[in-house]
Amino acid sequence: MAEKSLRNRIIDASLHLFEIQGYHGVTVDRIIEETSSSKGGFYHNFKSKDELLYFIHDEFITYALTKAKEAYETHTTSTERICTIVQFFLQVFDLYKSHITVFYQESVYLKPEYSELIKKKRKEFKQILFRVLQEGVESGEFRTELPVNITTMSIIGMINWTYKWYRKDGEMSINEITDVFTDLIIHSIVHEDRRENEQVTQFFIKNR
Amino acid sequence: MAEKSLRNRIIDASLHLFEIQGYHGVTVDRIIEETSSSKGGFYHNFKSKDELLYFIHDEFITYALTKAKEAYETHTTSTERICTIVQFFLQVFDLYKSHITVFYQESVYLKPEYSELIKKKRKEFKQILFRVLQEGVESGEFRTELPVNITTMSIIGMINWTYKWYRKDGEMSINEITDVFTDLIIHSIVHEDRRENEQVTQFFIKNR
DNA sequence: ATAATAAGACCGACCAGTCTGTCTTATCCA
DNA sequence: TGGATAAGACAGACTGGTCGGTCTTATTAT
Repeated sequence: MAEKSLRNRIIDASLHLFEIQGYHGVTVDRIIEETSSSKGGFYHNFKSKDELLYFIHDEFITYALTKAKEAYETHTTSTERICTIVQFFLQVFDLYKSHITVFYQESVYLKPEYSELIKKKRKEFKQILFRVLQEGVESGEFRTELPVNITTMSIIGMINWTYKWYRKDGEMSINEITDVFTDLIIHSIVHEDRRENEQVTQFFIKNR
Repeated sequence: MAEKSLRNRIIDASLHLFEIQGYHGVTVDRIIEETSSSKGGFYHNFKSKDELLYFIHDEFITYALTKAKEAYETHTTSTERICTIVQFFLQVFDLYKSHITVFYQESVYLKPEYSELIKKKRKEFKQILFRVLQEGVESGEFRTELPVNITTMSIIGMINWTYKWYRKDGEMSINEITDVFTDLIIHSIVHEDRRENEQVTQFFIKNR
């Protein structure tokens, strides 16, 4: 097996350290120590510590955005789409928890140039979710009395907050969490008479 | 009107600055400049910058905890209790948004001694919410198929996340948000046949 | 008088980023 | 084939600035 490049080792170590101690709680020297490398090695691979932070942000949001688009395109009903996005996003916690934590905790420290780039992609992501809900309301799948913007944010909130408490080795598996969250969301937004539990459940089991 | 003490002016300014730029993005000199005071004044009122951060954390969590206990004690059904807590917590955003932002963004930078103290109160708070849901399930008000721990976190998540997007001068008022969130939560956890919409709505209007 | 604050010089630690140099690998030419 | 050269990847000492915190002196209000 090919050894990991220093660049990747730096990213992995930073992710881990930033997650626990925060961007400003971790010095470049600490990262170097962790990767058994040197200042030279670090600055050979990254223009600055800020650029490293940006890279981590971008890697995650780019991935999330791609997956959300994919989920939108490969499904037809709003219920399926929302379920797929929720499902995907929670599954990602097992792979990208550090990225996500850094993303939501440290983005204030992004330099303005970087910040702009990230903001754009974030907005795009939110738009997709918003659109799914909007279309669901219009098609009659979802309860019409719900203001779409607030509902969107409530869903984003409950999912995103997971990074604050989820532990890979905790008592709740990501699959359990996914099932419960999906159930809660379905109950809160889908019309009662449109809620075909069997079907939704089936949909999930076969997609896991 | 009595002038604000320097201590309070420092807290207000820090809150505002920390919220926008993060704890490490704000220097003590910047706080002094903002409050038209001095190093002497600052260190007369606070042992250190860390202590100031702790104070902000404590002020908020103490308030939240008190209110949650109060909500628990002054109501009898789980539905009323959960609604009151949700309602209260969202209303607090108008008053304590900066506290909340600092609380959720900067707690990693608390010194260990301080961190322990805060953690205790946070845990207590979570326990109250957990207990309300647990009792609601036991009494048959809430859907029994829901695992209480995950549901608790989903509610905490959708509420807490609000600090990321809510703007006092935005298009959605905190009252609208409260109504929608309550509606979503009621639909997601309360048994369909137990859901007396009229009653819940009434309960809200009279309490606002 | 005493406490609260202002003013601001100064210290020392810390830390991002630089600079010079070394070692390895790839390329090219005779 | 082998010697010369260039390029990339890293090592590590060093620098320059920043920032939290101290200290001293002066001022104001109760």
